[in-house]
Amino acid sequence: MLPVRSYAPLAPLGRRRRLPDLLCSENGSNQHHSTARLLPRSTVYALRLRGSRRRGQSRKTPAGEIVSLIASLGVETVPLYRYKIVPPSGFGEFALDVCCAESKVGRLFGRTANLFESAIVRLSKDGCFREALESFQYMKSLRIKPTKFMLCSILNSCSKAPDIFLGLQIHAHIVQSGYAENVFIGAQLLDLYSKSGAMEDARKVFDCMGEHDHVSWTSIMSGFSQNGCGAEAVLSFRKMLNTDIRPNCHTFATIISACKWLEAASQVGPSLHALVIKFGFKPNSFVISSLIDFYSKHGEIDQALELFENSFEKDVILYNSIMSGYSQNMLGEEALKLFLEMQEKDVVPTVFTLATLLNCCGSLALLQLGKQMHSLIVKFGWERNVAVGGSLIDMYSKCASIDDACRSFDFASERNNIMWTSMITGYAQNGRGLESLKLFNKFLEEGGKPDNVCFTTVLTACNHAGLLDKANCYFKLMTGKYGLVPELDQYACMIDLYGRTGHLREAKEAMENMPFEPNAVLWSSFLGSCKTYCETKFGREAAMKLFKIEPNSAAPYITLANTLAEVGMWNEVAEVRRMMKSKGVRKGTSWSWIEVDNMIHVFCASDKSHPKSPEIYEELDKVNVRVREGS
DNA sequence: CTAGGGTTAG
Repeated sequence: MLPVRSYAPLAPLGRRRRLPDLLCSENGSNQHHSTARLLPRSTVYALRLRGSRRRGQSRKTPAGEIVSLIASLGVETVPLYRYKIVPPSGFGEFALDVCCAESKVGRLFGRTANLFESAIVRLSKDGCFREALESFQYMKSLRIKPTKFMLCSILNSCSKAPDIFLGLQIHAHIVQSGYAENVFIGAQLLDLYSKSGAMEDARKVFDCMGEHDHVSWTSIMSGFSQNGCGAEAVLSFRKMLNTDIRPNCHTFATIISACKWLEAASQVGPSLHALVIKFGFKPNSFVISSLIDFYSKHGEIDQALELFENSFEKDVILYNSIMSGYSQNMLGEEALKLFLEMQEKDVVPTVFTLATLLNCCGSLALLQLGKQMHSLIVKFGWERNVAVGGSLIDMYSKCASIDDACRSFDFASERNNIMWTSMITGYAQNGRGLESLKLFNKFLEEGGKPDNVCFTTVLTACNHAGLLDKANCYFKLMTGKYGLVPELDQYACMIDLYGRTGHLREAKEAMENMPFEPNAVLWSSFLGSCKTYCETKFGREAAMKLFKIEPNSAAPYITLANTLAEVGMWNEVAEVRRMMKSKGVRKGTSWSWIEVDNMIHVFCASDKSHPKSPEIYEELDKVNVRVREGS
């Protein structure tokens, strides 16, 4: 069975160039037209074959059509005579057809493999990974031995399709045919394993490679980075610096983006930035963009902006990263302004641009603008893209337009983890906890593999609906069947839920037994639950922790005082008040307002530059005016 | 005689 049945539309063939005699010079006698000699006889034969069987009525080989076809292939067909056709983009299927035709004629020489190679390389370069893999399988069924270039390209398709099983088979084949030490193939294998999360195997491949070049170093670092192993990535980078191999732009882009996983990121990032400058090469937009990304993730949006402003050529990658930086730092409006600037400067947006903009629309709850972006996406023909689909769902559910989110979800032809998670989150955020859980179960039924973020959402949904038993089940499912290591977020969710449902002892135990140090948010939520259930003993402990973690916050004092007041322990309440006063903790660290003589005075207590705030405090102490927490 | 790695969404 031929893997490709129908032709991609072969038009436009452009203006038909008349080259009739080219095809006739099979003996190579026509010296005037060099192209003619470059066409292999078998290929011409294949083309003829193709022409003749195309339509029943036109038996007489539409030579003109074939000629224009060849002509439309352009200059790149020149090396055809060496069987080195890398046809122009979009001609993968056509090239494959030539191969199939040739193999049908019975010319199963070694060079047929070369023809297949070019077809497969083209298909994989054009992003037709599945087609490339099918062609490879077909070629194998003809018992044609793959070339090493083809293996390289097919491994690339394996990691992008993705088809890990075929990848494993090919790896076996590679070991058999002794290509295992080839650096190109090694880099692809590394990529395959690290993209499928098998870092141990990737590491083995790396260790087994005969020699390493800068690409294999970069690949292993990128693998570590993609799998969240920032420390290993940095370690590899240091090892690399000890060799003769010098890092280049790719290396820096990778290692800078690996920084986000590190505890000590805020120190490593700037020193890598310094190293980029020290190495003295002109950083390209990928390097700058990963730096922008780094700085904006650490809240240093000014640094990021400076990098952006100082860049000579602002391409779409730089725009994307600074816009995403703005969006992460709650500066959505700035991002939207930049989009206008982009359009003025004729910078063509990509799917990432639109995904980022949708994110801004979502966090600013700008439904109308979001819808405009949606129409733009339709116009560009990107509505089926998974990244855009995920952002659409997110935008609509943040704008409380859950039906639209649903529509986007249903419309998607392919759904990845993020789309499912977005939709599940969407339901949960819009108060539809049960539907959220229903969808999650459907996700599991369809064989989805939820990750930590997904489970956090599910547990949050359980939390809002007060479903402790369900949450327990899901938590077990997460650690058991799906083998995930719970993060602080998931523990926090469970502990919060235990607290809310009055299981304070379990909450306390969970906090003590989890492998993380409970943070202020966790203690505050626990303290809140203690207040609800009038649990003074635990409440006091929680408050004591909070006094240490957040010495300037008045909230724990007040909650503790309220808890004690609830059960009538007035002496203890007074003690808390005294403690608060002696430590100089003041109520209202955020915006507050007071009423004096029917006038409302608004001030920010923590804002020392505000001239009025100390005076207002003095005033407050004198007249004992009621203070209300502002927002 | 060709080939490989880098920015992004929950």
